[in-house]
Amino acid sequence: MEEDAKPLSKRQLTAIKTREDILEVAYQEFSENGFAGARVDEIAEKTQTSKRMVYYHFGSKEGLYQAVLERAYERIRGHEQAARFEDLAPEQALRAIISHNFDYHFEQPEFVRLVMNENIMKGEHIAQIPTMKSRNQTIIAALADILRRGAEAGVFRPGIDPIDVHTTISALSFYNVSNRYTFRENFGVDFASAASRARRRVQIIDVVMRWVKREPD
Amino acid sequence: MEEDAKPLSKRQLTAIKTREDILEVAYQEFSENGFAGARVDEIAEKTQTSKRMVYYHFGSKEGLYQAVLERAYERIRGHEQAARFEDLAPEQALRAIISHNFDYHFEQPEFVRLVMNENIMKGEHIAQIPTMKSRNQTIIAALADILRRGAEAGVFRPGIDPIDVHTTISALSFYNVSNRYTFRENFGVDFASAASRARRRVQIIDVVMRWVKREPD
Amino acid sequence: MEEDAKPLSKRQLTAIKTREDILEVAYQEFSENGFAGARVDEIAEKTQTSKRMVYYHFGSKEGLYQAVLERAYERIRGHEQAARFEDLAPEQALRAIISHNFDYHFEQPEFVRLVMNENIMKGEHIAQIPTMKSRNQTIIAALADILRRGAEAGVFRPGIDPIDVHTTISALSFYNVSNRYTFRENFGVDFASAASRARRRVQIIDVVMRWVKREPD
Amino acid sequence: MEEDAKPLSKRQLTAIKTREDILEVAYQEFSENGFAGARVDEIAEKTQTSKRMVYYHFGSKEGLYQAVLERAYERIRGHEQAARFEDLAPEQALRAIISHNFDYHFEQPEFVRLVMNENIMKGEHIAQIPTMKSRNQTIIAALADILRRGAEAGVFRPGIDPIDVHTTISALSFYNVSNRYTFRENFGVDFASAASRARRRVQIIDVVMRWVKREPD
DNA sequence: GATGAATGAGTGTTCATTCAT
DNA sequence: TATGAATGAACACTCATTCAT
Repeated sequence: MEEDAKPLSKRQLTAIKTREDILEVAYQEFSENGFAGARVDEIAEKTQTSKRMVYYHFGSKEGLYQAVLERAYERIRGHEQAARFEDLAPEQALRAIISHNFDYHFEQPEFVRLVMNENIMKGEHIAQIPTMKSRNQTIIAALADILRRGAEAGVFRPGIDPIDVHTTISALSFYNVSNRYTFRENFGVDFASAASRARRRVQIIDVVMRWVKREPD
Repeated sequence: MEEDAKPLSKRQLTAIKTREDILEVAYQEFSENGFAGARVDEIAEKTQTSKRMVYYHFGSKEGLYQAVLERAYERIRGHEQAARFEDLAPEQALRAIISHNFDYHFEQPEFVRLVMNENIMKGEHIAQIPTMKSRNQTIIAALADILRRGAEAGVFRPGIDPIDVHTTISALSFYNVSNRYTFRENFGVDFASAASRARRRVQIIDVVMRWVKREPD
Repeated sequence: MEEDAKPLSKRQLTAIKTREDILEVAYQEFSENGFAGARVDEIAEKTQTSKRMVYYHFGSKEGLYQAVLERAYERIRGHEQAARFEDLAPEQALRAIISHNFDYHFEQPEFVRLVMNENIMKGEHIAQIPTMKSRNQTIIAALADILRRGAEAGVFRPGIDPIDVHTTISALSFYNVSNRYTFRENFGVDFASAASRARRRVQIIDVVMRWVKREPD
Repeated sequence: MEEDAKPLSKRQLTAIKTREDILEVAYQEFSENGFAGARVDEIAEKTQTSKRMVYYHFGSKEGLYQAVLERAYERIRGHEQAARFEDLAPEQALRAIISHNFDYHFEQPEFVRLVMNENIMKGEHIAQIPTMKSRNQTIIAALADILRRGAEAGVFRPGIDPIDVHTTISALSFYNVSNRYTFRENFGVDFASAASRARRRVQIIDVVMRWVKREPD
């Protein structure tokens, strides 16, 4: 709702394009190699612009990484808000959320890798992104609403913490992507295959639903 | 049971100590900073010996990393075999396994970080450790036995895949350690606290048990 | 004859100077110590610039060596083309070529040493310089012309291969520089002395001329 | 003719064998890579014995190199003395010497490479081998005798310096081996081929013979 | 005479970052 | 805004050599 916004000049537009270009490349590189493994030279080279611009726009490797991280979380938030779980019946809504969460992780392995890397770095960068804390309330609020409605309708057990549910869903979805390589080596199972994906999505929904559903009397 | 093994000479013993010293330090460093982030100089400095010895004993940074990785998996295997789940009743046994798995991850965050890092590197090193594939059959076999006994006793649903159970347990336990930092930042919950640990252990057991248990008629 | 070439900026000019500076020093060092014996540190130190610049401009020790080698051959080619043997009578021309070849080797011991070193390395770098093969046709063509004219004039034997002549001239000239040290030690003769130089130049001309000249009937 | 030489003990014999083993390997390695390029580790590894023995027997890399160099020259001397040129007529004798010299270089490229390397090092090691100076008088004396006899018989020009003849022969033979790689790259001619060898041997004999022979009146 | 472990100085190379234009 | 050249500290790794047994 910003009124009176002047139209952007050509220079400003190309500047924005440059920023986006760098961000996109950096996203790939950081996700592929981690923060320590990524190379500023490599990023700049894969860009349409030069190394100097990386520093002009983002100040440092760390600044760039932080911008990439912020962008990654912005995306997942937007994605979640696009779906409208509130309109569904509690059971359906929960299944939809799980399904959506699972698929998002599956389709965004770069995001998963970025989060892994940030945890290896003990979250030192995510802590500096101010918008982070508030934005995740949306999904928790949505889950709380669904759980409440489900409990009231007698289909879910009462007293279940929405954060716990989110943790469980995320853990199961995240692991399916994050630990692909070691799991394949250790157990000969390839999480990335289409068959495994379909099967595991159903299974994870089952795990969560059995956990929250009210026992028949 | 190796008979006639000649006693090791003093020199051999100190050599082994040197190796162990390096391995221990490297374990910490790689787990703390990842492969790319760890510094051979730093590792050597924290050691009783010199950088030259790192290369004498392990050939390269990569060789050292691989030895560390192998050692880490050796440990977890040994740990798992020490517990004797087969002697328990199916339900008890499964609860014990989940509990054990959860605690192991909780108490060995270095191991978790190492595995994360190896996945960021797409498992390129774990693939080169030959003993890896076979060693993980133990836990799967134990789970299979428990599930079979449980199904026969009418307490578990039949037809549950032990690898799926292991995946679910591991995912829930792993995430609790691996994603601590981003989760705390995003949701204000500290997985590392004693209270959270106790609560989540019970919860994870609950999630898994509800999933495998036979529904009452 | 390059028209419209934009004048080089100051920065480009200093960059070229930096490159030249490094090349010159590297030429000395590689010729003095061979490829394996030369030290990048040493080269950088004798330069006006830093070791980092060596890698910026030449990529690697090998890249620098190759650039030096190429430069060395460029020089000898230019030198040969400067002299205009075609305008002389066959005998005079051949004498001039021999004399020139002998003197060039004598005055460019660094070049001789570089070629020796490249042969010790089995020519692995010269093989990668694309311009090499074509550029040496000049001298062979010149010799061919002289031999043909000489044969027609009845002063040279017909059917002499210009490459063989070049080989003979080069062998005699090269050895005079390349084997100085061992020869002095073995036979007490110093090829490098002015007296020896003058005497040997005449002698080599004599050797070659007697070989190609037509026998009197 | 050393009388009263006590028979060698077993230990002495194995010591000699160890020495020989090391020398042989070192000969190959130094000739292949030059002094700076050769690695003591590599030499020791290709040996039946250990690195420690290299230092026990030869004191240092330099000491080993020197021993190798000395051994190489011993061989060529022995080879030359085996042939008995004195019994032949002057022309025949000279042809035989050239032929022999050419073939020796052709068949001992390792020796040629070693000499090249020693010249790159400016003869600093050959200067320290005391037996070097005297041993080469043999070939000069032989040549002097042949030239004298040839001059007396009227087949050779008088006043030719045997050292000059030796220089010419050696230069032509040496170059054929030493500059193989650069020559092939520059002119597309392979000195190492059997055809080239046969042709060039005849040619070199021709070059030298035409130079020393008396002109017909 | 022989062996494997150990050493310190050095050796080629790369890193993120900044400067001059 | 944009660019190529420049920088110094760090980086993984190797060298010839020696020590303890």
